[in-house]
Amino acid sequence: MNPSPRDEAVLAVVACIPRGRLVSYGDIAAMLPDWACTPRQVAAALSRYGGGVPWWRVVQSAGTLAPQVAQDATAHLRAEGVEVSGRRVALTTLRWQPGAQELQAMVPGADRPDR
DNA sequence: AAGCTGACTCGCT
DNA sequence: GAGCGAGCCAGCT
Repeated sequence: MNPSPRDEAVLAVVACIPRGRLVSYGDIAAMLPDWACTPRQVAAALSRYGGGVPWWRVVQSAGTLAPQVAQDATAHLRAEGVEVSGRRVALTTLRWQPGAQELQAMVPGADRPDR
């Protein structure tokens, strides 16, 4: 099975998350309005094709790690300097928010002002 | 076609 | 903050 355009868009964004920074599934979904992207779709895309991107930088909106992958994620995050207490991380302070400009650069047509 | 599932969220308690 | 229920929607059986 090949990644759908939406999956590609999700992967492109995740691949651009700076080391040591975090984003939530919902954040990514909000960045891709034209892909009918929902938090669940983001999770699904990472689940299938996340092997090549830093998927551990994507956490739940509450700043907790997804239970299924919490252990791996914790190891990766700590390795790059992110503090993890239990299943929680400081999403509010480490959240990464790319500007519309950066968004355009990583995913063509991600943000459309004219509509 | 109908039903289930899931690396999610949000509003309420 | 933690627990619960309901909503969500593409993909699979």
